[in-house]
Amino acid sequence: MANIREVAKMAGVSVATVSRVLNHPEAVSDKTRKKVLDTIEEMKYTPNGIARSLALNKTSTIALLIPNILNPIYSRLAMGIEEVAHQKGYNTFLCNTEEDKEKEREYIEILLEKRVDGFILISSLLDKGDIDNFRKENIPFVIIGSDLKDLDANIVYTDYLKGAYMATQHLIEIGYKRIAHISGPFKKRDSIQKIEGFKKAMIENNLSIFEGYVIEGNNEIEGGYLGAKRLIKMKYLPEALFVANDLMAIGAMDAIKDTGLSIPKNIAVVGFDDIRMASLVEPKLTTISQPVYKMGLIGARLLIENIEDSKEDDFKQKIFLQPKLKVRKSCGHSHRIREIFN
Amino acid sequence: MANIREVAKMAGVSVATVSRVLNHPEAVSDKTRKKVLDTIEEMKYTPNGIARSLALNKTSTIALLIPNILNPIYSRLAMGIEEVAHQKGYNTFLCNTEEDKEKEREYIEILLEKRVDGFILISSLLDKGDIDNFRKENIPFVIIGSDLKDLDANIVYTDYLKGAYMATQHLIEIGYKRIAHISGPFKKRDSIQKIEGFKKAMIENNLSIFEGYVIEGNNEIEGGYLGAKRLIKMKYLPEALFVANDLMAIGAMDAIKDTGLSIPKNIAVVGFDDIRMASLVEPKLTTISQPVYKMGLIGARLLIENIEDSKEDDFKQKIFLQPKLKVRKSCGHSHRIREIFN
DNA sequence: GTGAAAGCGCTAACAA
DNA sequence: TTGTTAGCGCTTTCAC
Repeated sequence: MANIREVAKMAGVSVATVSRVLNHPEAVSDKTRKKVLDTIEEMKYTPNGIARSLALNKTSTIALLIPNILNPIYSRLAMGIEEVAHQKGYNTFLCNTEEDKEKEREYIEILLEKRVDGFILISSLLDKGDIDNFRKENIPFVIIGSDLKDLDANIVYTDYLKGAYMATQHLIEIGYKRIAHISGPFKKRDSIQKIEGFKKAMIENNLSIFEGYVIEGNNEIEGGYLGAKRLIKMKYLPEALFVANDLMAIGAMDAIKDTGLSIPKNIAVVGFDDIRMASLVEPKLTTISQPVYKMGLIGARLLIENIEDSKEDDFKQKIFLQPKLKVRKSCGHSHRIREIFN
Repeated sequence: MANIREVAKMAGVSVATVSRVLNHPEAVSDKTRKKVLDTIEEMKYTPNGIARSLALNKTSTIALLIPNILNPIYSRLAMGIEEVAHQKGYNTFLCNTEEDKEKEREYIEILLEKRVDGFILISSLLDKGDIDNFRKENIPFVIIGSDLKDLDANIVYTDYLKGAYMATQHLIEIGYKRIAHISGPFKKRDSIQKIEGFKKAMIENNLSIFEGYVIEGNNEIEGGYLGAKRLIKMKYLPEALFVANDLMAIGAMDAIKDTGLSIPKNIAVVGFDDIRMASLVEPKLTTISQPVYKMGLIGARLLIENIEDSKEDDFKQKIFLQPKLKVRKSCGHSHRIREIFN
């Protein structure tokens, strides 16, 4: 593979000139430029980006740390981020952290060595200590989907507490009282916030949460399935389920149907995320929608801005997006309303 | 950020020794090693991987070119690949090509500049010409999911033709005659092969394919929806649909239900891929299953083998995996069988 | 407008 | 076992 020296020699110019043709073409005479461009073409010269990165101290690479690329919400986020990055001239490292704090730390170590220009942490498990740790490296980063209070960093997130509150409140308004919650892993901050939102709504309405009615799941379909199975076996069958994400909600629905129960007649279900599948299962899933794709775009733009004008750094942004309730069939809304008014 | 020279100075050794401690620790005396390790720790030294890559001519980075990360089949593939890569010490660039040949070419250009150690092309649109083009660069690569005949390359793929044939044959055996096909984009090789498999089964059974019964979709849910809507409006309503992937099949099911028709009673549906959702929609989707995750693992291992012992290169492997039929409810199998035997 | 040369931070060959 | 030093391939400053 030819290098810049060989190109220079062949074109009868200096390496500096070849470099200029590539990076500041306006600083080269038309004639020379043409000659160089021709030899580049002829020799099929591909500039070595690694050498370039070393000289410039810039890799044009960002990294994306994501808990589980299989969850549509995360893959959508990844899509938005990669799209912006590509468009702005960056490549994106995909790092699947599997909801594992240790793996997340390990990845960051590696990425620091690879000198990525910045990274995006999605629904990260890291704590303030970790983050202060690599903040010293002075590398730009953006946090998406985990609300780290009192952290001076760029953060894009949804109000999970409020979303959970809205979901629960909606179930209560329809008339359900015995409501259970299938949560994501308790170690995750968004799980905690959803639990809080759930409890807040219950308490405000003077409803009690039954023993064992907050169940930990793994954020995947199977977790929802298992959680629902456990709830169904309990002494008191819940009337309604608020599930922390749609994937688990769909799993829970599967479990309910498997048991021969019907949704929402026997058990109503509300999810969170509004993934595409939510409106394709039967009954269609009522859920809390958050603007995931947009969060990806915003996060990526924020990161790249931070990378490119690190002069006026230190103005961190917290972008806070509001969730929305999407009423569909699985919560039995129309069913109950009818019951009430007839 | 400290560099190796500063560490060496601080530790009172040469840069070579520091480098050795990092790369060949056994070649350094215990005492020196400890001293160096300590100063590294103390100075919070993070070796510069870019400089390392330049010196070694190896980046420990691979790239993954994928048509659409939103399709669960591709994200599962991505997961398998990233997992193997990470485990073997490689990072993975995510490149979403959006089923766009030009974008694919552009990405490859960039990746060549970034000197990735190899790449994996998933369901690529590139033709032999393109591939011969970068084959000259002598960079290892693996093709997954597109059967490029007569191409001397590492390829992992499923027998799409056979899968499609099996799906169609199954519908025919149950008793359907007026069968339509919703295809992926015609520009894709797997689409072509599925169409061929579909036609083969029809012809072998002396069944004719009605005018307009092979419809082009976009491989996404919406494509299936639109395709089914078009078919439903036709003069003759198809009795059964073979849909080129599960995402579109689910979209098609949605369209059928929207129209007030029932599955499989009015129209039976068979998909392809066996994504997790296939068994969660109502009725559960009969489909052709392919070992996607496994393909990812195999592909990644193959690539990394190729990168690491480029000595004994030139023995390209073609790994050919067999699809399986998964009979569920959407094709009306049991329904028809009952009909026949009662 | 162009060229010479220093430097980016590392590895490994060679010498001691 | 350790140090010296020549690259790796590029960009950019400085001089002309």
